[in-house]
Amino acid sequence: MDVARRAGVSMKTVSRVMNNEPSVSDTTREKVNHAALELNYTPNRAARGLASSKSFLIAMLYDIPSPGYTINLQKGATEACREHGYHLIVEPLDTNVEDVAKEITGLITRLSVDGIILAPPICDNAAVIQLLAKKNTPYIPIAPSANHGDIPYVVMDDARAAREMTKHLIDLGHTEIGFVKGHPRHSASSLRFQGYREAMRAADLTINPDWIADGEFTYKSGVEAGKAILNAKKRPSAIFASNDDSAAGVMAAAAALGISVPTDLSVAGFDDTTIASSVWPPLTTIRQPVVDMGYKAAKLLLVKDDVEPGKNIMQHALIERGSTQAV
Amino acid sequence: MDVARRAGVSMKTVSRVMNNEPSVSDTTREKVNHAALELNYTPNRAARGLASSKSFLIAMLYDIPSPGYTINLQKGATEACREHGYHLIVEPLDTNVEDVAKEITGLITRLSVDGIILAPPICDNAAVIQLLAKKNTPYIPIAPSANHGDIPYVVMDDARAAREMTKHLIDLGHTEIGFVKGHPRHSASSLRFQGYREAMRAADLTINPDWIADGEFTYKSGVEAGKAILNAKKRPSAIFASNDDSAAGVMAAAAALGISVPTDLSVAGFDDTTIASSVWPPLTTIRQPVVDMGYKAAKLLLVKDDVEPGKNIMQHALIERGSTQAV
DNA sequence: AACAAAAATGACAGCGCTGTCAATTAATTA
DNA sequence: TAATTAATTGACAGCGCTGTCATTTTTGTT
Repeated sequence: MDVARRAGVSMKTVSRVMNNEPSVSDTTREKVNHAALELNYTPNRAARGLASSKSFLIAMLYDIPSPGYTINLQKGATEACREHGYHLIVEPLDTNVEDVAKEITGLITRLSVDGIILAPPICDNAAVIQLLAKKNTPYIPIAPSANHGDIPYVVMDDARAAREMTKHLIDLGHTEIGFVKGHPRHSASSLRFQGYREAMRAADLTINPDWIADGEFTYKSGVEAGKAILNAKKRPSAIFASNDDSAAGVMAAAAALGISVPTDLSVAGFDDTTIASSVWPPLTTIRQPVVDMGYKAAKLLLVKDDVEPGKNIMQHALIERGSTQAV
Repeated sequence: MDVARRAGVSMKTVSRVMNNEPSVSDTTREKVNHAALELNYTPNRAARGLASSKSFLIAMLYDIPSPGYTINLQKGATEACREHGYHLIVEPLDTNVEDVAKEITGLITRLSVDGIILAPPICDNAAVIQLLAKKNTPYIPIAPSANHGDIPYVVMDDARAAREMTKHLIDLGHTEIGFVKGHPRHSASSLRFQGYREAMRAADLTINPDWIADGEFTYKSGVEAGKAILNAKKRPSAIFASNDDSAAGVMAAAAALGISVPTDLSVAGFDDTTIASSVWPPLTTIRQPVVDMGYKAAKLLLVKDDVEPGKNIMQHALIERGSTQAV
């Protein structure tokens, strides 16, 4: 053990310094750190793991639906891992397979990590929840709809974000604002619609039923909803869609009707997915705090002090781009 | 060691069976596997790693530009890892930071894995290549432009894919085909344009210069290119754009000009990114074999037999959707 | 049947660190 | 000043497996 010899202390003291244990004098701590730097010493993860029964790994389990979301979760989670000498393992799962429980059982059973982050929508999968309940590994679900008992979880406030976007349009001078709903079976849909209605009510603005259209979080449903709203007897000056794909569809419908965005119509989306900055003009939207959510989820696994059960709400951002303007 | 006792063999024989070593009789192998199954035995990764100086981990280093691409690389890589009892660690890097070499040096130096997959465009970053040249860890770059010496790499054939898409449009009866170029500083751009020209030449079709427009792989540049081409004296019956974003922009330009897709104009893209199936009608496009590339890269690291230097070409697919039709 | 070669199995040291407890040193209290 | 308590350091067994080499068993050849 070169570092111990170089610093003139025992191997155990080197271990204490490397693990930031308190019971080391400042003098000794400096000697060890200096020796470690000189020798480019990095503790051996396998040895640490074998001796301490820790893997120094956190796993992220995710399904495929939204690559941008998942990548940003990874970004936040790896950031937290780096602060603690941990690494993030990824495990893509396919819940569209017929025998999903069988596929997942082996994988989760063999998974030997110190914690698990469950991305949506995997976090609502009954088979996964059941397997994890039997496994002695702490996990953190992200934006779950399902009930996870006392387990802490990470989420954003959809209703509040929708309120803020609607208020933003109102502050731009819009009083006639349409809304494209989300997929009827996703919990975020009703929250976002609720936020829109609350903001309209708070501003004493009436909602024209001709300007509320059903949607399914898809571009195609956005095109249809946009056409329905823009072909009503009277047109709104702004449309707020429940996500970016359907907002892009509304923009396409407007273009097809010779309506200029944002000159004749302001369009706002939700999520800040890739399409929000791909289309032209780029979408004003709500950015989900995905990186923060990934970071927080990992932190909840890595820092065991002061962890309270229940929701950890991450702060979204309103991203103003070229698809909205004042009237 | 319960498994050894249960099977009536030594611990070393259990190890041989678990590692699929050849020098075990079939009878003994069965006894051990049976005992392992009964006891739900999983070898301890830390112990294996400490004793064998392997980590049973592969790292994927990636930058952020294309989430869908990265997620699909991960899917393929984790598939290969699972076949070999390995796990995939992810390490997002930010090469837009000023002192990128400094940020990366510590991370790569401390990275203790059995192999590294380098996603584009990180695989062309000089600082990263330099650091890895000094590190005794095998790595596989994916779709590199930079020269990596004798190191095997994984790639697709852009020119051939573009030839096939152009031929597909020709087989649909299109003889007047426009083309939107890619970003002038990306190596794929010239290859895709080359493929288009080769297919046109092979079919003895002339290329109208009014139907070749510059692009930058963006939706916005696609809108502009689409307008330029569709406002020419004579219109083509199909436009092939160098990627899906610019193809979506061409579609928006067509809609604004009252041109119906695919009835009046067929539009084809390249990449099969998320936007290809988000827009309406969904894009006919070339699907990059990204999952296969991730799988192959990991396999090249995990299976040491028969690895030849040089390129491993993965087979793309032509994905026919609603944006093209016969004339 | 005897011998040689190949295949299969087992013994054991040790990989690099941590948990546990003992020993030593320093600080506090009476 | 002596006794007690707290802080610091070190000794050491052992975590669960693999590499190396010795031993045993099986197979092939003469």
